[in-house]
Amino acid sequence: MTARVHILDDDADVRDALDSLLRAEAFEVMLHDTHEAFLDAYDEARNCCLLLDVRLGDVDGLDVQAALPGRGIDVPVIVMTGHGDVPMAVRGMKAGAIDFLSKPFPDDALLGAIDRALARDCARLAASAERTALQGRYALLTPREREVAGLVVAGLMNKQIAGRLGLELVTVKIHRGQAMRKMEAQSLADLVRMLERLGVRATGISRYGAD
Amino acid sequence: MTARVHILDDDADVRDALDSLLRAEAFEVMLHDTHEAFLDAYDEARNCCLLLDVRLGDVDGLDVQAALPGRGIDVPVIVMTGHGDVPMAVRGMKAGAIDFLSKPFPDDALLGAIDRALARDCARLAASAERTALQGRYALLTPREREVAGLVVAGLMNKQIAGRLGLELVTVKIHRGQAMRKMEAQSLADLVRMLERLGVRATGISRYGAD
DNA sequence: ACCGATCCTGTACCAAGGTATGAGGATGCC
DNA sequence: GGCATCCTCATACCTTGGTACAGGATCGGT
Repeated sequence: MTARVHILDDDADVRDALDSLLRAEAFEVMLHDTHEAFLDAYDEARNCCLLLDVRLGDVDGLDVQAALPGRGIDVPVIVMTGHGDVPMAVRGMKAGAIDFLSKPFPDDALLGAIDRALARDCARLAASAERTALQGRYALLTPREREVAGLVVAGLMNKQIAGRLGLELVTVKIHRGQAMRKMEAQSLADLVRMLERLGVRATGISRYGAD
Repeated sequence: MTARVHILDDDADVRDALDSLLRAEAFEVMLHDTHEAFLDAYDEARNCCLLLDVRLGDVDGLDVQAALPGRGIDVPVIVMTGHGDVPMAVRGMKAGAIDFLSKPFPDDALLGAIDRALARDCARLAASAERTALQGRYALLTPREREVAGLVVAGLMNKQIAGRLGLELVTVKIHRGQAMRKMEAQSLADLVRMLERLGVRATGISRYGAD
């Protein structure tokens, strides 16, 4: 699957020019003239980036950029502008833009920025895929199993877990074993890393160690 | 201990003006007119940030900024400039600057940037302190203990470790116990997180799991 | 030559983890 | 009602982990 480049610009001539350039580079290009069009077309499952013009009719492209995180969209943005100034560039870069290009810019500058943008998005995809797989397995755990797993990862011994939850030792062992199987953890160390990555924290456990 | 603000500017008038402003805000201020002076004064143990002018006599302030990581210095930089343009701002921000201010700028803009810079440096200090403590304890381990600990964290059972290292089971247990004591790990989960944070990876172990 | 650190091993014992079998109660869904 | 899931427990057995005690070997520094 080829990487995709979204172009959001209100000038049709600019869109067409970029379209030609990027198609020649074997990118899949999607052209948009409004931010709504981009939002509709955006697919978080695809390796992509956004080429964003600051001026979109009455809308400020940097406002569009700033609104992306609020919508849960983490696409790498490359900002373009015809009449940019320093504060504008700083704002765009602070908001996490990969680059801020003033028109006219050489093709190489754009292509280099796109490469970096797609590389970052590729990292996002990899992290997201792994996290999704973990969450899928974690979802299979029953509430009790999650509870026990959390305490295990917090460093408590089965006996302590049993005491804290008011259970018999065997019961804890069973839940623990189930959790290991469902999470497909080959070892306790595995489980620790998995729950770490999922951000699971047992309730009422201080920093590090047991009690 | 009050936070420290380094000012690196070749214009004495600018330095004095900033000095007055920041002292009034209860910052500890250090003035420098060359990058060597700053490098000498920089103390990574202190909560600080750098206010950097782009023009330093014959030296480019952005070159100075770019050279900091190579020297292992991770100080938050706020770039100032009298005659900045967009490419300059983009370069500074890409290099990780907290902000890029064009003179003249309002005091509030600077103070806000300094707040953000010091907050980031504070996070660096906290992370560094924890990491240093861990490294100190890890340094107490003998080579063999490190080896065993790495395999333990990789998820291998003592028996497997013994086989792989050509040792008896007891020996592995002893090294393991020593490692736990020296690292002050209250549980295996602890040890996993500690070595994770230290970036310790056992040699020849694939992704996750044992073998 | 002596000391200390490191590394390795044997034996023995106890604590903890893990599994299997069997079973009872509670809940919720079709 | 029948069924599945979840939670719980009892008993029994085996594996693994952890430690204490005792000893031997090597190596580098004093």
